Amino acid sequence: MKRVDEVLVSLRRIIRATDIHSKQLSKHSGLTSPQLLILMAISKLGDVTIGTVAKDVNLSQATVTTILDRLEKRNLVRRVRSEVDRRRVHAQLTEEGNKVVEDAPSPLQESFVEKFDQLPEWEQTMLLSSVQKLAELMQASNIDASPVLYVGDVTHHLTGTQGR
Amino acid sequence: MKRVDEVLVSLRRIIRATDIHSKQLSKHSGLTSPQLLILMAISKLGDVTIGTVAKDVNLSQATVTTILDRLEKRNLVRRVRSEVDRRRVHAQLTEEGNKVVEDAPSPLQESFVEKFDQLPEWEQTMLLSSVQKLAELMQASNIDASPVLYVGDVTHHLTGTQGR
DNA sequence: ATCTAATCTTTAGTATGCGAATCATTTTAA
DNA sequence: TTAAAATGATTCGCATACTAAAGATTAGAT
Repeated sequence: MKRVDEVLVSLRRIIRATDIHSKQLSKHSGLTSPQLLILMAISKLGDVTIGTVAKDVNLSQATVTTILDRLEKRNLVRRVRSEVDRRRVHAQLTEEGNKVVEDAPSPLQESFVEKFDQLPEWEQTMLLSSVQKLAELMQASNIDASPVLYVGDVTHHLTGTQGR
Repeated sequence: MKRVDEVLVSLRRIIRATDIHSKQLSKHSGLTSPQLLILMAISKLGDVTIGTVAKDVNLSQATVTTILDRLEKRNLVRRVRSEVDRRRVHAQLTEEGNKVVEDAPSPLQESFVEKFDQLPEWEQTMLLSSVQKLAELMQASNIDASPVLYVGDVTHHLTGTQGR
């Protein structure tokens, strides 16, 4: 098995692990990772617009909107339309939202954090720079792959349900 | 910002990048990454049951079922109920499915692969071992975190819509 | 002043992905 | 032999997540 394939296998494992953790978190605390992440971002940034939150948590605006819908329904977050620029919508934590954020655990594996913190410093540094490098490579790949149509005729075999 | 948090930020970037790539792939080839992954698994394993496929691609059976629904609708895959044990369902590639698999690009970023391959060997090795280490840490965290209820009272603040 | 382009958010549509519940079937045990 | 347990797949309900397009509003240019 090639090295690059092994990297991808590990990445898939990591992605799955975070997903499974999110489900566990939700069972215990009632909130999933992205929900918590967004709450924490709002708490950190104060009275922010939805777009800013999206950038901060690295999710698309549309995704943040739907997650905010759920958080608003639970009274953890309030939406306030800006007076200055009425296109903007600000998100604020409610009283309850504040409490939840204070009591909440890390949105990502707490025991992972512990384990990581126990590693020697050189290893932490190495892991961090590795994962940063990978993220960078992938992001760059996405960007310069987008205009290239590297598959020609696969679509021919399909029924065409894909078209919008 | 703590190192561990930066790791998690990078992981989120990676997760997003793979997702975006999957969408791009689907636009060009009509198939998303998981769909391609499952097709390739079936091609590799031959006449397999759904459960075996699920294990091989590291996804839940339920997920594989829904993806197979889509693949079957497009005539890339056939389902055949086993004669020996009628609980089992075998998945087979159709003629078209075979063609698609042959023509298909890597289900994961092709240009990422290129970029990765161009790195010096020591760096490839380092990246691989880093990501493996992280995957291991996360998986271990999931396992030994599951019985621990590390959040006590967050649920109190919620409306209780969560219960099934 | 008004038309146009840009900006911000939401909506619509599609695809993952999971656990839990359900259904059909097979195996095991009484 | 037949009732109970286990197994394999599907269905259901929910939550992400994306892009594209629509809606609303503002800013800029003529």
